[in-house]
Amino acid sequence: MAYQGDKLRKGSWLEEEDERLTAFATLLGERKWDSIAILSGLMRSGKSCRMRWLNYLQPNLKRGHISAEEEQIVIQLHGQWGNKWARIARRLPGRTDNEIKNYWRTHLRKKTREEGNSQSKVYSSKPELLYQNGDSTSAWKYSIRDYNSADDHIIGPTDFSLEHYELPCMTYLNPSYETRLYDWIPKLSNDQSQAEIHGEGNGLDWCFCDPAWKYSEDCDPGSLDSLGFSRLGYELSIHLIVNMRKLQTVSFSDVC
DNA sequence: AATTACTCCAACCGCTATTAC
DNA sequence: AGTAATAGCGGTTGGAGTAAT
Repeated sequence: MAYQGDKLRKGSWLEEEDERLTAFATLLGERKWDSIAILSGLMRSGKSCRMRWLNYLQPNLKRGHISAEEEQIVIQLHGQWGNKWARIARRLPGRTDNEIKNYWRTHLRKKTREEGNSQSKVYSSKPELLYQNGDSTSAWKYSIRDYNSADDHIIGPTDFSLEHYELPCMTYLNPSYETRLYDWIPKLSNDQSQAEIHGEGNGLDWCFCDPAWKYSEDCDPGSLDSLGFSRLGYELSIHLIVNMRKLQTVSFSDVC
């Protein structure tokens, strides 16, 4: 271990230390932090060097205030995944897990508690996304297939083309739905586009949804619900747009 | 003006997972 | 296959800055 006999420095980093660490990390690569610590002559542990680099020195860090959009994403993903800060941070390019964690503790934890269950419940899981505000009497067919992930186990069946899911009414189309949908739709397909979505892109910058309702000729428009309204015959299409081109369309259609 | 309370966040610590040998 | 080293993750702490008294 580096400088076993000497006392390792702790606490705040000096500008000179930052410069030296930056130079050596750039030169030697972002690995072997113990080696970097030794070779750089910094009286720091490799672990400390790594932490400083990842949280402060590495290029492309955004810094500055978390935007309202980023905040929404943090709330949403925390509702889904809990304290998985590194995982959440991967969805926010330029932000570190430490930053997200601190932001949550200082800004959002209290806020979400105050708001009670209303917000966090909405984001808490995928099925609830589908059911929220919902008219649970309507059944919708989800037209994209194959969703089976150990991490995201919430939507169970793997063959979506055969499953019917409860979808809510038109209030489903609220704007914040876009990023929540992004979170799981890309995993639904095994085609080439999936790899693209999962690649090192620019996060949410390159993916959004464009929901639209249309009347479906296939359904029997004469069917009435319990209130006497025709609720059949519509189809919801959501386009995933990546790098300014439409990549995939996901359709939810009413089951007739 | 001095003191206390509070907020924020960088940095540390302990643990687990992964990689190298 | 086993062990040590390294990387990664999440919880916690401590100090600086600010607001309240």
